[in-house]
Amino acid sequence: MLVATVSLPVPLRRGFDYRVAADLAARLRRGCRVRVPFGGRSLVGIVVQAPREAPGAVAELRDIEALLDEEPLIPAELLGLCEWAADYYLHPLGEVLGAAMPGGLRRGEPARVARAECYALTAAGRAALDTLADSRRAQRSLLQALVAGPRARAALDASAAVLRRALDAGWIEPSVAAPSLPRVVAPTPTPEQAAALAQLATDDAGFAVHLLEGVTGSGKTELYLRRIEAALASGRQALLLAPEISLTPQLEARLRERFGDGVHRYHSTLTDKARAQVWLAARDGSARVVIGTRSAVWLPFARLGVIVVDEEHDTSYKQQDGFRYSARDVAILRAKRLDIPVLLGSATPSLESLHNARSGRYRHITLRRRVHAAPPPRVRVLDVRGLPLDHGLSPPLLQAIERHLGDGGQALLFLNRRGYAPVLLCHACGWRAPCTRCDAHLTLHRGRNLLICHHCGAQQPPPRHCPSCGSTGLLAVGAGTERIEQALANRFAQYRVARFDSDRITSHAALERQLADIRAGRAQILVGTQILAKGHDFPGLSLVGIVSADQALYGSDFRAVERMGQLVTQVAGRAGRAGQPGEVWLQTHEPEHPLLQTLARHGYGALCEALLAERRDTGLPPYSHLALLRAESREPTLALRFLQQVRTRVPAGEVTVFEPVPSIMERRGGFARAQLLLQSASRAALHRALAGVVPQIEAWPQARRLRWSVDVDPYDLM
DNA sequence: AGCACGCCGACT
DNA sequence: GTCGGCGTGCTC
Repeated sequence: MLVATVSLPVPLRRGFDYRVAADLAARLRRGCRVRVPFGGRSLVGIVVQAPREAPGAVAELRDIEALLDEEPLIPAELLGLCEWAADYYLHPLGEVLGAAMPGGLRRGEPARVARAECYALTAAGRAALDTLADSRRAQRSLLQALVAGPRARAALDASAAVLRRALDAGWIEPSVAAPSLPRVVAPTPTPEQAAALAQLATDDAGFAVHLLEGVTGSGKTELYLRRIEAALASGRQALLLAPEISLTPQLEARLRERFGDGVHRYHSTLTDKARAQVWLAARDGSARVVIGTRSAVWLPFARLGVIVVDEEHDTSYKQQDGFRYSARDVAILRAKRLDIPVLLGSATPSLESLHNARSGRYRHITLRRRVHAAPPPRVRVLDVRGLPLDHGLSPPLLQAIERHLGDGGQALLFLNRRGYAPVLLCHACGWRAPCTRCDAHLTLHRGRNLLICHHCGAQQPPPRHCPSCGSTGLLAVGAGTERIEQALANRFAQYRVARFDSDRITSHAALERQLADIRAGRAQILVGTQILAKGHDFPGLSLVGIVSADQALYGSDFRAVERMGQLVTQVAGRAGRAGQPGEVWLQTHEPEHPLLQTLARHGYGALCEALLAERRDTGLPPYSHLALLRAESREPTLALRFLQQVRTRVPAGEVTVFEPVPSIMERRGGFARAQLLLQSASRAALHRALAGVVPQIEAWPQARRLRWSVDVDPYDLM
């Protein structure tokens, strides 16, 4: 009898064997999708072991219902990568494969490549461009995009409805060929770029990791493009990973002007159908360049020739729930398996990457010069102890803002906290509005007039009286972006304030509108969160204020200072215009803190030196490897007790197994959470320990009474 | 994760 | 007398 092994989208770390009819056996290859009966339902799985003669008694097996692909949908290379990742992250292969496929294909829809649609401008369309009202922005930009010639549907940034309307109006028509020729000639590299290119080219053949460290504006993107160009020239494809492409349209625009319509984007806000088309285009080789977020690292490229990871330090590369992989790390491993180069780019590389560069595992290339030669900003630590704070802003900072605005500059205030105030406090009795499901306070949002929990999303209208003592003296304590925005709007009434946070920026269009206001000088003050640290250029910006640098300094997370250094440096990199150095002010209650001083006086590189020394002394990554076993349950103490039992089963050896502890915020979303930390200088030993204990836990009946998960190389220990 | 099977409370 | 609560057990 013939038997094939199938991987299924269930949280079980093993494959399932099915009986195969003789006539099906030859067509059933590794990587094909099949429909199989499983328990009481029917599931789509991937064949991981082709049919073979079963050795012993196999009476209990069920039959495969249907073969869904004549050609394996998952190419051998991708399947191998998924198997590696399932093993490395101790995650069920079926769920890893699920992460590697867009929804439709995962559910068993046929892998049909839609006819590559192209559109061309008609004479009527050309005429319409002159007469069309400005308000019809979507139509205008569609027609504008076609002026130079026909374009592929995928390259047009137009919704189905917009396209339909233009077709109906007779402005555009389906066309046969789309040009995929570069529209822009590559600029001549600066001497520094040329030197970097020479360095990159020396080991053009085969696997190598290059860490490209360069401040904002130093021309990293041009090096990415050259590297991609080289891959395309040898008939290969290129993958560019970026943290959030909806927030950084410039990068995609640069790719497109250089590589034309062979550029595709892949990210989670595309529809399943659109994702499937890009996925299949990567697979058949017609997508020459893909720019994508985290999940794009799993695309089934036919001939991948290079991977670029932009902003390699960015935390969004690490998936924070379910299958907790790092797209940067998977990219490096994939490149190694394919024997192709990887380029990691950042103005503020992670300590891991710097460490690897230093130890010789990565080649380190540094770009020091800004192409448009604005000198680096000057950073000052502002001691706010004892100063009267106006909604979190000190008089010296307010004066600096006034000065810069008066000189025609723009000011940016950075604060990593949304909302109006993080705490609503009763001045009479000390009651503070709590979240009922988390160990946290509710954040007051004035705009929506709601108290919102930033950890579980719970919301409620703010009370008028204190629920505890009835007093009406409720105070908003602390400052978020809404409050800073309002304080600045009141104080500088003659200027306009633009707020950038996820409450205000809910769409690409909203972001573009506000960015346009800033660039055109219609708004002069920017207030916002992380969003402002991500690659936007503000040519008129002369002052950056970090509202508080303190949180990271007494944070309990070992990466907090590294992250602050990256954030401050990234935000600071936005300052400086027309040859004038920008100014960066850091408000703090701990002005003497050595790490803060190091950052302010000597910059990010020096901060990393200090942090690396600290990590070495404490044996933290990158000088050791970590894994976290997390557990959560509704019953308050169950998770912790469970992990205590797990601990006794971790095989001893070169691995330190800490006492399980309640998570920093123990109660979240109604669950009590706990974690067990494993640490080892040896990656192999850590993996052996996990591989020893995880299957045991899975087979454990009591493990079914709570939620548990493994996090290899955890990003934070929360 | 589903989805079954399996024993105890308020309803047509 | 039944519908259904979700505990626990299994899925080739």
